Amino acid sequence: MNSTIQLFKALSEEVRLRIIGLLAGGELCVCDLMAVLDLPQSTISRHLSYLRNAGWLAGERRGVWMYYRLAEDDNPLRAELLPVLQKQLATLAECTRDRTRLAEYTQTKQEAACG
Amino acid sequence: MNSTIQLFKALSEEVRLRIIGLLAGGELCVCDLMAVLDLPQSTISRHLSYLRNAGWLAGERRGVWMYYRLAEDDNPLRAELLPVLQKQLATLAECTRDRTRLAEYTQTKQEAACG
DNA sequence: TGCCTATATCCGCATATGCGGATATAAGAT
DNA sequence: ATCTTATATCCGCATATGCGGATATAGGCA
Repeated sequence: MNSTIQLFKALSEEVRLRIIGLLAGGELCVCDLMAVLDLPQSTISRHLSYLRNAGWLAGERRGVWMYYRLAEDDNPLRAELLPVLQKQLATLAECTRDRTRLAEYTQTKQEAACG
Repeated sequence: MNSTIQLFKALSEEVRLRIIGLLAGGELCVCDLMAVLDLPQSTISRHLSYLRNAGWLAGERRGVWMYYRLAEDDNPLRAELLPVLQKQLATLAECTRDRTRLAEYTQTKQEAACG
């Protein structure tokens, strides 16, 4: 019961939904998320930690850079929720805006950033 | 965005999940829920109110009795979430126990109660 | 109208959760 | 070892959320 609650609780917050919406397009680095979401590093990290602990994300360190992606389908509930969720997020204005910003950011990304 | 959050937030609590699990089997009265869940009336009513406001339930008064059922499929996200949710709730021990209790309660229901 | 029953809502309390700046930790270079 | 950069975690604060008893509201009957 509790893991079910945690899965839904993770989805009960705007920043976390926007993070999932962005990662639905593929793996990203914390610095990417910071730039696109325009939020402080600590806020981003807190939410990433929450999503990872709830089972939604997997993280991987490459040097000083930390990448996150949607977790593998090892949880039946999450596997079924994800397509439903992605479909919904695709309709939300905030997520649409985020994707546009990500595309722009990727084009103009500074040499100093990851990648 | 906010209605999406509210839909998920409604599912982020045990009593509310258990209520949905019970109502998945068909309409019930508040007194039924009180008996099966073994919780005070105010607790039940609070959660029913929350679920109704989030769009999950519809209520109907018949005399002094208040019946609740799962809301009609007028929300695309909820319509897609519901089968996923029901499938998951069917696997949870707490919900299985609730259904057994409901069956027993229905058999032994007092004349004084609704119905 | 008064009384009774069912139930929604209020209220005080305790705990949970979100924020962001500060700091700890990890990685890499010199 | 020291310094720099990236990021996880801590911490104090403000707000949200859950609890259940008390009370307000709704419905029915005499």
